[in-house]
Amino acid sequence: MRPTVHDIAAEAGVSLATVDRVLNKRPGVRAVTRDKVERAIETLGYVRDVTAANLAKGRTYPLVFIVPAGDNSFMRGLEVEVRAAIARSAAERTEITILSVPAFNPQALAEALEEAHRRQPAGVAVVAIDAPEVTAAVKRLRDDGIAVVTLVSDLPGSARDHFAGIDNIAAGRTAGNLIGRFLGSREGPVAVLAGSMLVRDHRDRLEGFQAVMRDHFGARALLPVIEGQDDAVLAEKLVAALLAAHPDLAGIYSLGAGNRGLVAALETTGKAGTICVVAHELTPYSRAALISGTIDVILNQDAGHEVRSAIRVLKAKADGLPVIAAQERIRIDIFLKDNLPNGQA
Amino acid sequence: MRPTVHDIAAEAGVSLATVDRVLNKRPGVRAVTRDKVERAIETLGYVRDVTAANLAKGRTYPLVFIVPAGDNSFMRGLEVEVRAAIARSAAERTEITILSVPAFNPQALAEALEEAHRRQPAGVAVVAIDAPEVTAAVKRLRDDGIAVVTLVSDLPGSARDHFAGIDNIAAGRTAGNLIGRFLGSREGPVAVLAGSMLVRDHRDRLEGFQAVMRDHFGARALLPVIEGQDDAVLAEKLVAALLAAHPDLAGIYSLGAGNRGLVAALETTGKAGTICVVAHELTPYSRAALISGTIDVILNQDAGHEVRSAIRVLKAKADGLPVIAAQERIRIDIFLKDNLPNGQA
DNA sequence: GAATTTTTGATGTACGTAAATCAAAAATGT
DNA sequence: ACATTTTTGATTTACGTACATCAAAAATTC
Repeated sequence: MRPTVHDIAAEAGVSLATVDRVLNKRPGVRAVTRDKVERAIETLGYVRDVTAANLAKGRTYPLVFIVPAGDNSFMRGLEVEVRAAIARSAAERTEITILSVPAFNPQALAEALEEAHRRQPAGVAVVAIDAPEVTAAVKRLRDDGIAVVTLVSDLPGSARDHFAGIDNIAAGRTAGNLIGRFLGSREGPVAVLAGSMLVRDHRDRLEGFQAVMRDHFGARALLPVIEGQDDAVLAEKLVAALLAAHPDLAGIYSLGAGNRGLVAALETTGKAGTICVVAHELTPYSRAALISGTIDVILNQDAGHEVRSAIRVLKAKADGLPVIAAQERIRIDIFLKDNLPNGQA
Repeated sequence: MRPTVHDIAAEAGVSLATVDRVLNKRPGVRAVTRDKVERAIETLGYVRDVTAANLAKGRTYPLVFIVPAGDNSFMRGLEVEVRAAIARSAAERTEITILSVPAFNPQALAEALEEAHRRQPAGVAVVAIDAPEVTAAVKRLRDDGIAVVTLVSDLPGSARDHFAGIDNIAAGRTAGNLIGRFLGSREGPVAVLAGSMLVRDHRDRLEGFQAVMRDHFGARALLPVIEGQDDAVLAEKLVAALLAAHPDLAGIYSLGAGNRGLVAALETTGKAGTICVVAHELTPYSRAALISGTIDVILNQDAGHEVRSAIRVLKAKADGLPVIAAQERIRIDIFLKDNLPNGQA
């Protein structure tokens, strides 16, 4: 049977109240006595029963999640995961509010951060946009003792406590390596379809991709980046124009969320399957395109992992506890047709 | 504030005792009354506080993990993860025992299962070997009401409740797809280095690999499978012989755990970097080889995920609760040099 | 409608910890 | 040695649920 506070009190020869004072760092204990208790804790191997402690404390963690609106499948999936976390909030002692903001709009995001601030939560998770007004709003939150975690897209150089997302430079490098090797000696240039250079994750992916292409596949031409604003209609138009202008196009790296338009353009022009396509985020659309062969590889970040990690980190930061970085790392999933999980998503 | 049993009692107009009878399916409640209570639960959105319930029950879950001994890095990593779970056992109400057995020895494994049986745990997790005496031992456990989960390597056709591991056929297919595409039009045969055909995971990987090579890369010759018994010395000897016999070898799929020997053979013969190598399991050795370019791709299963999943499933089965299959799926990680996590492992 | 059975209520204890109060004891200063 | 401050003990209540007991009320049987 694992030891309880009572056992420690007995072992140390002190009262329950003193053990409590030591455990909860309350004042009024002499150093000698504190030592006795700590030795008892050590020898008995006592570990506080966190669940009982939480029950007794009745502590809860009010959190705010700020997520971009719009029909971006990945972001909708992210929101589903936040709602799943809300469903678990009883067990996790969280009280989660979701704020929805227009995509790629720094001002609206800064205002949402202010709104979050007014609610005085223990922590805020935000899909960031790399802009000064956002950085400033984050700083105000932190100055007020509110923990801030960036989600999916980071805000480096800001006061945020943590970033819950993938290493996007590594993701871009991986995409470059795969496209380069899949194409092998095949001729033809490679294009990049992005969402917006306003968000850090897209910029980072591009940087990693370009670095690998330059360093390891220098012979292959890289076309100028296309920005599709993560909008299906716009992306389709741009990709169609691209295919017309470059009949010898060998590969496309889609680093944003415009996959529906990309796939539509490839399929209507009859180019599907002839061009090596690496895209991001596993959604019902991209999954179908991977199976049909229109997309060759999907790089994915697990939104559920990100949300759960963000919550763990926010709780820890709110309590002033350290975060085990290695445990909170979000991995880059690589899906080929052959290792696609047959479940949902 | 979330509702408690008291709130339900008030809402339903019954006593606390009656609510308790309904919640815990105790007898002595009229159908009408039960309905009243259930409606109150529904309208108030009550969810039982599992932590408080566990505290009150004082329930614990004695579990046994059976893991192969030897210097197999992956298995040692797995054991580390089990020990990490033991460190968490206070919070998770588990009492975990580890049994170590000689690798690839069905008889020893069957005996270990008997030993586990004698301890009368709530559940057993076992790295299985596909042999009749093992299947029989698993059946005896299940007949005695003890939950059984296979870990890493499955035992299909047995009475085990669940398999906590990756889809090894998919892993083999993925390896085949990657090798096939990476080699492109390059000439030369491909070899397979396995550990032992006694374990199901190796057989499945081979099956998936061969299927893809046959169906999509039919022109490429596949050499007969080499069995290295997951032993570094033996594997090195066999691979060195292979390289001597086939100077035009283009690729190697290492589906077992003999990577140390494989890498040593490639590096001493000066072939490192010239042959496309896909291997399994991220270990300090395979990681170094991936970085140096001796290995091109590592397929990995996260031992930590597998252990945690096995524990969740065993607890659920012990309580007769259903398991959400989608949530317990273990993914196949694909690591290139570019998306290698820079942490441990 | 009385006797019996079934259902419900009231109450208390327990799980392991947190937190508070008040009294008692020990240490400290002068 | 005294007053004063600090430290410690003893005790209680609470968190939300589980579980047991006994009495009271209601439903059922004949």
